[in-house]
Amino acid sequence: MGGRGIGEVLQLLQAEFADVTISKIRFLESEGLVTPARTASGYRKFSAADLERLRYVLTAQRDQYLPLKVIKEHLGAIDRGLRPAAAGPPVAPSSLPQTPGQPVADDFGAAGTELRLTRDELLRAAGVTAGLLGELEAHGLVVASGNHYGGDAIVIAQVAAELAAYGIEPRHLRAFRTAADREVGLIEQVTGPRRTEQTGELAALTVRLHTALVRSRLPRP
Amino acid sequence: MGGRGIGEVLQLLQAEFADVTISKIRFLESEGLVTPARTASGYRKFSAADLERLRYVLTAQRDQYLPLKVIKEHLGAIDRGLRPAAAGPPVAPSSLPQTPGQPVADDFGAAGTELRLTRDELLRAAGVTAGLLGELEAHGLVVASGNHYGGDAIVIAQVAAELAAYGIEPRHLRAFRTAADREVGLIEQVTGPRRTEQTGELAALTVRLHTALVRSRLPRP
DNA sequence: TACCGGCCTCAACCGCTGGTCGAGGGTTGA
DNA sequence: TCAACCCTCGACCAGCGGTTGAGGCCGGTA
Repeated sequence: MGGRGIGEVLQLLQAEFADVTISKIRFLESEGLVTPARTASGYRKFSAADLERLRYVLTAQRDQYLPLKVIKEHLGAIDRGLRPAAAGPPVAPSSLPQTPGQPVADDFGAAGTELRLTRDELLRAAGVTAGLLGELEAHGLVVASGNHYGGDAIVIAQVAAELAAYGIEPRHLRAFRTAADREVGLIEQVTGPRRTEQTGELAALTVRLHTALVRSRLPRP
Repeated sequence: MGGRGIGEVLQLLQAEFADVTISKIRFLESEGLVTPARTASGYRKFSAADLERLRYVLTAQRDQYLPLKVIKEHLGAIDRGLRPAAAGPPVAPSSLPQTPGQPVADDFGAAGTELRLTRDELLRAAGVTAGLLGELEAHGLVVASGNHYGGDAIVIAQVAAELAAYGIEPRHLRAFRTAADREVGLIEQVTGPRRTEQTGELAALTVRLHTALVRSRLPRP
């Protein structure tokens, strides 16, 4: 019951993961992905839970190509009880474009400094007419904060322009606005009105859900 | 309709992907991920399809952390009319619950053979309990057609499980279902009830709109 | 005509990730 | 006491995903 030595752990894992080595296990510890106990003399002792954790890490690396940083966040989330501990290995996400994949904070997070565009800059960047933008604002799809617009406004305007080519006009898009509002409302019920670590994670999840639902309801090919 | 220059493409993409640069786009070409046409004098000309491809690449990178090598394989699979398989290069060991194949596709367009899962397969693939699935069905989020489920059901179930960890339960998700239904309804008003070329294009657009709207309404970081 | 911004190629360079390797030394148990 | 095992620490490394800059060609315009 004292746990296993690192050599023994290596044996166990090598059956499943060909490229694991002792130095790699030590490296993973140094990166904070496992924290085995130590004997009085400093030897690592791995519990069954530590082994599970290692398996999780190696699986996520091999099958999903996740960077260690991200795997570490996932493990952290599990530790904080955000996910049933019984849950198996991480699962491959859908590979849709436009779909945020893993529940990781900075999917929807502040990757860089947020754009701040004037109205003219927005019009030029999105390549739309002032008329279209006016309509979008009238229906609450694009909102200026102060006298500037964020980067998402570009995407919204571009997409609206493309949809207009199909005969779908801004007024048909009001439902999207309310759906988005409700979605954000739900997220804020959990995280509170300030932005937290979880905000981005949750947004990624709900958007993924939305996408999958739309797909599933589309006429079958 | 001659396609866009690289500078214009940059503008379009930067709205969505903050860290794209000209040199990155050229790099992606050098790696064989896009192959824009060229003018007589050697200038790159990007078609709409090239743009879609770039979006796919950038999304996969940002949201799923996939290495370019893998993204390239996926694109290749799409080109050959297949759906990209999500699992990695070498061998899948027996320890993992085997996902029958991923519910993935390039965009909403490509017709391939749709997954057909039995209830048990779905439960194993998504790693959720029968109880959760039952709830999801009760609220209309997952629907069996006949006695099988589509690949999207896996994603829906997985996401629902993650949301449950935040205290968000299936009954809180009904609004997502109606929003998705409305969205599909709108699409079908344009394309008719049968699936056409446009169906996928429109779905990609509306989902993009939805995502941008949610992003824009989230509390600022 | 000259100019200037946009685009081209190619090669060199770079920072980060994810480790490996080896020296030098303690621990364990037969 | 010896072999096998384990420890730390610092140096090193390869590959990925680009960036940078030199040198030069387009193409609109004044």
